[in-house]
Amino acid sequence: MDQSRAVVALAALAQETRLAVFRLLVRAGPEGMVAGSIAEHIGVPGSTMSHHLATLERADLVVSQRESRLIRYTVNFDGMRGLLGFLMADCCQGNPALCDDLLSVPACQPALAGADR
Amino acid sequence: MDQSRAVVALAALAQETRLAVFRLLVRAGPEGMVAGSIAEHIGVPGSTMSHHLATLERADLVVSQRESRLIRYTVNFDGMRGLLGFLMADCCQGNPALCDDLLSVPACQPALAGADR
DNA sequence: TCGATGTTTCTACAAACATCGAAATGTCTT
DNA sequence: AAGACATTTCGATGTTTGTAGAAACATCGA
Repeated sequence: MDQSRAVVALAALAQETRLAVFRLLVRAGPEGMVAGSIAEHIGVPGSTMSHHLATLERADLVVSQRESRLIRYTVNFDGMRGLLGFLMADCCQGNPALCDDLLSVPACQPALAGADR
Repeated sequence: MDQSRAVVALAALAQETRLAVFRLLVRAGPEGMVAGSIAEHIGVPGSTMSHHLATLERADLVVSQRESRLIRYTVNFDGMRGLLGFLMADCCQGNPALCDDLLSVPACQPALAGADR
């Protein structure tokens, strides 16, 4: 992961529709979802969704696999880990004691009850 | 953290100069850096840097504090944690067993030896 | 091979954004 | 109060991006 790849990945996520798609696929897990189903779920035309999915794939945040007529998209957790690691590299001058628990992200936990926070 | 706040934060990071600034501040840790020093370090005019720092601050990714003539910027780790948590909420249908170690981000670790990866 | 279904490419345009010089604002020293 | 220093706001310009309809492409079932 280098700086410009990270910018591509962040830009891919920095858009309402694509962020919604990404989070939908995060929730879907390894099974992923097919393109048409994603478009329907989010509520945008197929051409628009195709464009967004291509952007996410170019950013290495999702991967696609053809299943006869359908194309199934799943989150690329490796790509995601690369991005997060890049963002936090050498945190606090490489001294974890200064900030390690600040990043105890509740990965894979249900969202907190109530609001989306 | 809601969807549109997350988009604002991701958009703030999805830009070469701002991403470089953010990572610089991540490395700087709690001490942060003053605006002029950041601009000099990155190599952009003060007016441009001011614009970018304001964007990062609006996104809750950094905080600023005036010190007489200088303005010191530091990473807002709380804001960052909120963003990462939002991205990964309900990962794999809330079943950590499916993906938990996929997100074992080496937070606060030195970047891997060699290239920026 | 034909028609149906699912997805992508093409195209065009409006809206949002990055950049940086100049001027304005805030703060310190004397 | 004046001048120096640090930073922000303003203004103008060129570039990038999101959107979605129409057409093209790929795959399947009959």
